[in-house]
This record gives sequence, C-alpha cells and structure tokens, in this order.
Amino acid sequence: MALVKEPSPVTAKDGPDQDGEYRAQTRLWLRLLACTTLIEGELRRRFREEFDFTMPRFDVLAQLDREPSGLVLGELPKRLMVSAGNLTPIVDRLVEDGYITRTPSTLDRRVQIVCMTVEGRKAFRRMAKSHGSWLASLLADVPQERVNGLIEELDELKGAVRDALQKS
Amino acid sequence: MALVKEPSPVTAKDGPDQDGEYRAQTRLWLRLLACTTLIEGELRRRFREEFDFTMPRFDVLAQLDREPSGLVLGELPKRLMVSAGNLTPIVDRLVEDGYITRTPSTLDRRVQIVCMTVEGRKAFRRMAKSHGSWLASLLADVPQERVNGLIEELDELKGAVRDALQKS
DNA sequence: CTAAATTATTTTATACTTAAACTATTTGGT
DNA sequence: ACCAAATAGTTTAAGTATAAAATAATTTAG
Repeated sequence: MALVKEPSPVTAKDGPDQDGEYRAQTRLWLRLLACTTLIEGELRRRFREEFDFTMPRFDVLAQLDREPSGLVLGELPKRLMVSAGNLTPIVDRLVEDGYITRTPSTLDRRVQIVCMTVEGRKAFRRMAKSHGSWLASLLADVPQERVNGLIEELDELKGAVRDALQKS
Repeated sequence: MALVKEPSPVTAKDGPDQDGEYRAQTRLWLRLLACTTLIEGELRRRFREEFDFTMPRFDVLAQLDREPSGLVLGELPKRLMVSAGNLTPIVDRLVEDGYITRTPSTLDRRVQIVCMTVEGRKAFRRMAKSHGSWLASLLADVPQERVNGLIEELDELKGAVRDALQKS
C-alpha cells in the first residue's frame, strides 16, 4: 500500500535544513493553515461580538438557506464535512432557539427533516450579509484576479487531494 | 470606522443568486476552508492511527524542535496562533508523557521555559518524517510549480489579511 | 519603598470536535 | 414471517478551543 512515491534523492539542492524531502508540500500546508486560522479567528470573533453566534451554527443555516423544503438531517454532516455526532447538539440548540425545525419523516421513522423557520431565514440573511462584507474587508487588498485565480487553483487542489484520498 | 468599502452597486452583472456583492471573496474563503478541513482531517486521522498523537501536540513539538535551548512558555501561543489557556493542558500532558520539560526561570519566577527532551526530539523526528510524506502523497498530483506558486500567493494573502486586521 | 500597574500563567465556563459505542428502525435473504 | 445486516441518529469519553476571570510575581511611579 505505497501511498507515497519513494523520496527521490534530492541531495543536490536542499537548503540549510536537513529536513529532507517534501519541503514545498509542507510549506504549502502551513500557509494554507495559517491563512485559514487567521481568517477563521476573525470571523469567529465578529460572529460572537455582533450576533452572539458561532460559525458552526451559521454553517448549518447556510446549508438550509438553499433548501426551502428542508434537508434530511444526515445530509448536513456530509455537506459540512463534520462528524454526525457533532451536529446533534448544534441542531438541538438551533431548534431550541427557533431558527430551525426538526420533524421525523413519516416514511422512515429513523429519518429527520430539518428546515429553516421564517425567523431563522431572516436572521441568516442578516448575518450572511455581514459575513460577506467582513470577508471583503479582510481581502480588500488582494486584487480581484488574484482572488479568482486562487479560487480556481484551490478548487483543483481540493480535487487532487480528494483523488489522493480516494486511492488510499 | 468604515472597515468595508461601500458596496458598489453591481446591479448589472449579478447572477441568479441575489446574494449581493463579495461573492468572489466568499467563494475564496469557502475553498480555503474546504482545502484546509480536508487535509487537516486526514492528517489528524493518520496521527491518531499511526502514532496515537494529536496535531496540537505535534505543533508544540515542532516549535520546540527548532529551539535547542527551549522556549519561554508564553512564546507558544503567539507562534501557534492559539490562546494561552489552551496550551496549559497540552503542555501538561507533554511533560507528563516525557516529551518536554517545563522549568521555572530563575530570573523571573512568573516565566517558565519549555524544552524538548531527547526522547521528545526522537519521537518528533519520526512523526515529522511521516507528516511530510503524508502531505506529499496528498499533494502528489499538484504540479510542483503550482505548489510553489500557491505558497507565494498565500503568503501575500496572509500579509494582506494581517494588514487589514491591523487597521481595524 | 510601597501601592498600583503590568505580565505570565492557570482556571473556569461554554462550545466544538472526533471516534466509537449504542438505540431504533428498516431492509433483504431465506 | 423471521432474523441478520445495514442505516439514521444520539450518546459518551477525551481532547481542543476561546474568552474572561483569577492568581501570582515583577516592575514602575510616586
């Protein structure tokens, strides 16, 4: 189960660090993580301060906003790339707070349908607008073509990683 | 305190979504998050399976690996971009497991110096090697120039975001 | 030379996260 | 019809994360 190409002996070009191979890939990962952490921290902070809301809760609403007829609960973990167990308390709380409803399916009593309420939708729209403008302000100094280029490149990167995961 | 340029009235070009402005910035953020989540999940899984270790613990060791004489404890939260309170239990556990030591400074008894042990260093090297090869395998299908290009672009993006945060 | 401000770190409260075990329900094979 | 396997969802245990309050030690100002 060889997941990795045998490290080619790079001997000639490596720098002062004797770390060995894969430096560029590791560096890319660290950049990716740093950018995400930086932006995520700021978004979290603002969600908290302005709306007393958390990002995972917002993410759930964002999914439901696109589905007027609601979603099977089990779809959420897949779309949000989080574990199922994780969503239970988050959904509980959103129901409790009146943003969404959770109704058991009549056809299959294991299944539950979650659906945004009118107030939920209203609250989401308001927050989504701020969310967009926060991002725009954070990324204001990144030229538009660079933004578009990165979108494309990261899409491809995501695809490449997914493929690699599939194969393993 | 205008953080955001007033949304220019895009009226003409917007697509089927009436989301409004900032679409590209939001899309970029979602891609960034998706890539990071995807890779992070896989790295976490492998750390767990192969070494029964977690990423935050590895991150602490990675910082200390570069500092043979140890680090002031307070440096860690800054470098790792996590909160200070968060590190206390992580450092506790690393000490307990013998990977690092924590000694109070003689000059300033508020300060503690953390330093990797020999076994810690050995364990770290072993894990770092795997970490690198996991990343290489995940990113194997991303061409080398693309990797290098992304490193640079993300570096600039990080700088731009940091500047934006500074100003706010 | 002491009171007040500052700094380093820990503690507390709340929330998120995963993996794995568990419950309830449905489905497919016999 | 029955029972084993599969599926949907929740619960549990351990760990990670933040913000904010608390503690302790040091520095600074008067």
